[in-house]
Amino acid sequence: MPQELPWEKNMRLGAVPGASGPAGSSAPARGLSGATGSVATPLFSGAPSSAPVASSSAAWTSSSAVPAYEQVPLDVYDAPTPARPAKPVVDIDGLNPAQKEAVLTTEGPLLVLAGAGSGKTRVLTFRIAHMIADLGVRPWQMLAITFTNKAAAEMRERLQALLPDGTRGMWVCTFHAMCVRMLREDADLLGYTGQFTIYDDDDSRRMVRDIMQALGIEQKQYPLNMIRSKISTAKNAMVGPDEFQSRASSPQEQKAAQVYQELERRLRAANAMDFDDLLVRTLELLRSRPEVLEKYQERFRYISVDEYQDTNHVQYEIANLLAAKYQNLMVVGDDDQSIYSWRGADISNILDFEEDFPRAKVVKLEQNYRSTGHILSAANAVVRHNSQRKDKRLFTAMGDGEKIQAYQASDERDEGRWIAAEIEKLRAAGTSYDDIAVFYRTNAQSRILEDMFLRAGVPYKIVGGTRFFDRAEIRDVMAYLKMIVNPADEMSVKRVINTPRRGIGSTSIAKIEELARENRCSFFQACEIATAETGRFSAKVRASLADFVQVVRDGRRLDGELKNVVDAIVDKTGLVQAFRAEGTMEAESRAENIQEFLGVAAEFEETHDDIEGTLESLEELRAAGLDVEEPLTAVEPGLATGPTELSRASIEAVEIERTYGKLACAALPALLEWLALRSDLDALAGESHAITMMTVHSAKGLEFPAVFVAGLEEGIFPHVAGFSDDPAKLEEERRLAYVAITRARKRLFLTYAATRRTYGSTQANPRSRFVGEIPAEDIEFSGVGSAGFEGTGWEKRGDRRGTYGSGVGSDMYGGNVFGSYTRSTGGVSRHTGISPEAGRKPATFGSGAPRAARERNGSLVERRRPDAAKAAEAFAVGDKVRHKTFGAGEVIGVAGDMIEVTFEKTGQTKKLMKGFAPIVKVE
DNA sequence: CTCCATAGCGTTTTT
DNA sequence: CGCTATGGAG
Repeated sequence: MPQELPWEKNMRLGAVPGASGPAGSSAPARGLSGATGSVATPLFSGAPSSAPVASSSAAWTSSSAVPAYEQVPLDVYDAPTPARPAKPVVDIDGLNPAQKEAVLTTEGPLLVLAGAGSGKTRVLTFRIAHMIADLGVRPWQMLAITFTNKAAAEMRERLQALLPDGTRGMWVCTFHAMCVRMLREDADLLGYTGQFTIYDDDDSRRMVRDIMQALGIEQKQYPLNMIRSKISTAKNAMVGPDEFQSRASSPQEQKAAQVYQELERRLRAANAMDFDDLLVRTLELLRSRPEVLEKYQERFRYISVDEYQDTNHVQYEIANLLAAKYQNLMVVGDDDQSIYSWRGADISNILDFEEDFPRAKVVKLEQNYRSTGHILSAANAVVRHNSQRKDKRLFTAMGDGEKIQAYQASDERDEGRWIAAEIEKLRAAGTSYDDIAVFYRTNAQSRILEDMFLRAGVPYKIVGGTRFFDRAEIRDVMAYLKMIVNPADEMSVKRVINTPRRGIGSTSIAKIEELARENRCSFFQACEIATAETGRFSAKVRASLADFVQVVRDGRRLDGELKNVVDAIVDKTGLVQAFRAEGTMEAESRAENIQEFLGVAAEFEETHDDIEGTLESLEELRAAGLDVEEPLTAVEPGLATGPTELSRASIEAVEIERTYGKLACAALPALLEWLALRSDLDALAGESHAITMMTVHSAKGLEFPAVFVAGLEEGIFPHVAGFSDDPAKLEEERRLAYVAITRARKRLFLTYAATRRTYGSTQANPRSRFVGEIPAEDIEFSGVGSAGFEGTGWEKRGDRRGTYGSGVGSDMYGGNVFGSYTRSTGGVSRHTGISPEAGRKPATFGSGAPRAARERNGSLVERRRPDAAKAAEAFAVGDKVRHKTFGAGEVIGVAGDMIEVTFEKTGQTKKLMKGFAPIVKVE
């Protein structure tokens, strides 16, 4: 059963002799910065930073041989230098032996296998802080890669707290942010310009759709997503369009290859990269340009990668390349938390690590500091059902704590109500809303929960899901901005050429495309040419196009405060005017959203020095007055080596600047980049006095004192798409469950519903197998199925719910017994399969099934209706209201018991029920 | 070219 | 069920 476990095997490898990197490698050997209160004088200038030093770890414990100048505190800012304590700045006494070992292993390859809640972020930050504060490594030699922007921000924050003397020059970012930064600098070597546009998923989808249309490929026969995923797979395997074409075996692959070819061509022509490209091109850059690779290898002597189990092959290659020279690569991961294989993440990266770095030291962190006993035991038990994993057991020194509460709801609304009630109980017992989270498998589930919380008056915030920046009007504004920054960006131009309506329809667009082909120019330039083409275009169209083109000409010239620039551009586009003219509520709210976007721009300008802004080049650091020493190996600045190919994109870029002038507002591209790489996860604010709702995926890396996991039903979690075909996917679902469980510190609640409405029809899903995998001593059951097990249960439930069976056998069924009625037959279809797989087909009821007259938890609703009296008052359009969660808002529509309200803070529109929503009229 | 209706679709997770 | 893409009428 236990297979070869590299995890174990590597423990022996720690002491393999060998210094770090090639001979003559020069890890900077600055000793303890023990000097106190000395005045910093920049003595580094020009001096080689370090004499070559054998980099066995012993070298780091001795500071005696360190030249005096090395001990000067490094004060990158002009503020008075605080006195440094003589002992290590970073206090590692509070760490356990394994953590200490990881922190103190600063040289050479290091693999940290960090179980959930084992303090890995602490180890990561302490290790970096230790190196900088105690060992004299310069911040700009440090590269720390994380999986999300949020994790990067958090890490940066923690480091700043640990290192008051400054962390400037350190790159703490996601893979994607790092790649963008590198590509911006040297894009010309790849045939792009530094101003390249980033196509998000939607842009790229639309482009593929356009291409398929142009090539006459039927979406019915070749689904868009299938084509896209084939292309993505090829890209990530570094297989170019031509190679892919020659390898294509199936007709699907043939078509995909055609699309791939054209996609590549268009992306290049548009000077645009999609998310895959960001990684793939960076790897291409590093591979094809030794001087670029060397530049970064020399700079980033110490690299760490968090969430290593979630890196895909290209990311893995990039990390390995960057670390190849000095071999100071630390990777942190946990195979049990690998939940992104669908995105190309490859657990085998962890396995391969030792092959690439045979000297790798391996440290295991197995003590969990997060969860209490029952929770940890449950997590261990569940994940042990996976066969493809390295065996390990997390332990905790905390007590058993509370048992896990499992609740079977009658339906998804009951589930939401129950969770809301439990939240209020926790709250009454002193738990803050901020300490409570509700997780679900799919975003679609959030809706009902939201609805129920709204009624119960539980304040919540949702992380992820549909985002402000995904709104059509916001994307329109962004497309205008993108177009101004990069007029070659075909998708953006096409998106807004007729938004607002300018009378330029598909016929005109086809004609412009034709013009572009004839003149071998970009679509945008063809628009310009068209304004003079009296023969082909009507006067009206020509005038419209002239206006349109003028947006770019004027837009590029604008400078000043970013908000004002964006405002002026928006004004030129006529978007807001068009909405206002429409006069409908919806249009009004869209106009307001645009207004809010201006606020985002303003905020960005004030605070944008968070992530991307901190990725400075050595030149920039030097220019800022930092004493960045010259690299030992001469790397010509500006990449003198190698010919610079003049690609079509660069030619076009030169052309654009000549025609439309230089882009005046430098903050504009910065804003766009920030928007392209940000996710709503990043917006997860601190205290807001609200519970947090998110998908399990989003929850990775977070922890909460109290956690609810909703929808633990077969088909939902594990999701249907996850286990029908192959067991590996089921295992990933199980890891996902493991992640969910291990987010909880003290309280864990699992819920599942006997029936659930999905897409109009009701289905009865058996309880998730994952619940059954939790040892009985760790969990307590309640709810519909808990009273009479073994048969009587569902009869009662059937009764209570009217005619229809719940689809749940007994609570002890463990997935083995499953009975249900279906409406169409009216009969019973009873499955008594022995294997968990048998009889797992959910029964689908007709959507017309009569609803139970009385809802089970009706009393709850009654109790939680303090606002009922006020709510009875009539609402009218235009009323100002205040909502317990959403704050101030305005009624924009009334229909029966429902009112529609837009909220100022979020800009979102919600449909609320008069009698239930915790909402009052303000005036 | 724009608007409207209807059919048809997809609904896992995210940088 | 809710959204969007598509097709036909004005």
